Amino acid sequence: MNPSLWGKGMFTSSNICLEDCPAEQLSHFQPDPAPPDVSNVSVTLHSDNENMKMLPESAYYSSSEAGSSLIFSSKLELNPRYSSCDHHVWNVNSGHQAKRARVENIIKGMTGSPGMYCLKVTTNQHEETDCVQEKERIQELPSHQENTERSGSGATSHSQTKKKQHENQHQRLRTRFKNVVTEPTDSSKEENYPMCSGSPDNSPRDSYSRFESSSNTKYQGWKKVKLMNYFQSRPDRIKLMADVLKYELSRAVSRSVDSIFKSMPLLQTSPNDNSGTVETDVSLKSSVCKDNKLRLACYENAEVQVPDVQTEALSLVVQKPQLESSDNFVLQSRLRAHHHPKPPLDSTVHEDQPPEKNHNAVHQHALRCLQDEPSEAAQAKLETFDTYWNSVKVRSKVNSRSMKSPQTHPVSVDPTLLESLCLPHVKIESDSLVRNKLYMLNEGLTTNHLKKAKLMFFYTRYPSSLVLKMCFHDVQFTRCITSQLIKWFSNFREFYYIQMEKFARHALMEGVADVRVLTVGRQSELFRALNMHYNKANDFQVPDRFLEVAEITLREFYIALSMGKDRDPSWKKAIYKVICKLDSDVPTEFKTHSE
DNA sequence: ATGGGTCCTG
DNA sequence: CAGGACCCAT
Repeated sequence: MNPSLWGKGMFTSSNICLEDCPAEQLSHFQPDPAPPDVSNVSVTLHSDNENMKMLPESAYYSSSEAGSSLIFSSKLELNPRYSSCDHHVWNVNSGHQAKRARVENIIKGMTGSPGMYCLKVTTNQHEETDCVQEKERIQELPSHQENTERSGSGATSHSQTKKKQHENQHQRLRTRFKNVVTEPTDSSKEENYPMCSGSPDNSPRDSYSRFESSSNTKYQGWKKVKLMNYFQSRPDRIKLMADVLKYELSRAVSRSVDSIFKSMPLLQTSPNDNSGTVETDVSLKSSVCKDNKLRLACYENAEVQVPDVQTEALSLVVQKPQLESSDNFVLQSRLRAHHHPKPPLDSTVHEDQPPEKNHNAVHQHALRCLQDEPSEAAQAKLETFDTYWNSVKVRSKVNSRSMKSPQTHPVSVDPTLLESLCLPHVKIESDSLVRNKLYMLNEGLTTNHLKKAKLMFFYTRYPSSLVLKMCFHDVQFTRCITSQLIKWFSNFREFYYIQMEKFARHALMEGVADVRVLTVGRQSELFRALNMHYNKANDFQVPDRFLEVAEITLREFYIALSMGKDRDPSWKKAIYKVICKLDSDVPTEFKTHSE
């Protein structure tokens, strides 16, 4: 991890570019070596030091306009460890995903078909115990039901009764489940069991469909009429049972899968694999690993587990990497793009650590990176860092779009939770509801994709479809997705050009006579407006090239307006034509994470 | 016809 | 930011 390298690359790029620019010239406004007095220009007058150097307009229109970004990109590539980092994360999460997928698959298979309860539970019992228990249940349940019904008026007693009843059921089912686990299946006895007996086909679906049909036409084809009747008249009881079973089964399966993972020494790779650099990565990613049992998967070889563990359920989480890559991207962009590294902004990244601990760690990291700076500057940056960190702790803003998933789960999603779910380090123990939400997010573009798109805008205003596909490789590109992304950038441009026009008009009104006065620095109002829009959290170091392009755009607008071109309804098109040529290459880590 | 773009509106 | 109307190039 070497954010300082990144940061230095960022901050030197613009000068290099501009100094190397050939002396082409802007058609109408020749540069003047001595900038005029601009003290009364309030629009875009730079007050920052970074852009004090007056630049020849020719630079903006030169063929080396991508120079800055090229340098920028090359700096990025100097640090290939990031990609392997991503790989680590993905491997880790792949392992977890695989595990979870398996559990998920199993649970889903059961929850999806209520008939399964019948088979899984009742067919796997020994006849004796089951018959006894079955009788007990038949005798027991109605009384509970009566209690429930009678106490319906009192909310407290009602809930208590229900709770007790639930506990009883729970206990019973727990016992039964133990039997399921400990005793081998004896299908020869299943015909004696009420729920499934008489069924010529033991497949869950068929059993269930029969069960269903019997709900409509009572006693049809079923031998244990009374029992069925009992269940038919009490669908909520069945539901309760189903829920309890669901819960128990999922817990048991999760536990057993976990124990398998825990007890497999082969999954742990030799610590020798951790050379210095890798170790840095691992330690840095330690927050990824929820605990020791997961930490073992943090090592490189963890990837080999993925295909071996379980593949059949992977389709459920096949889009998981997209979330991770997006989120990793956000995180890394922050880490890399900062001259003075800011903390991993997503508090959820380190949800498994105490905030203070993270704070300290990041703080120290910041200190290390700042150590070669003048202490005053370092102090100032640390202060801003602290301020920033405090703001980060309470930040949880999620666009509504990501919640508009057209999926079947009409659950309301807490934005904070949602954001945490977007991150790779989702608690393994999260319940199925949470997991469902997670899967929902994979259906389309998420808020993180939007964030990423906005950051991309700093490099490219007119991304091609190919670039979009490369940068959003984690999204399944449908026509809809593509057009949505295109629409996003269209909207970005719209805002961008509106701002440009606004500030250009303002400058004109202010009586700015010379286009060279119009500059876009990091402290300028215009940049602040743009930055607020595309980089609201201000956690991304906007490339200098963007400032240059913004300046060119502003000047183009100013020139056009000053020439009265806006009388032509399509006067902006000429500007668009100029600006679209100023796109830079998107840095590599915006694209695929694969090495 | 399709894709990609702007403009306008909510 | 999305939807729709409209334009334009392929």
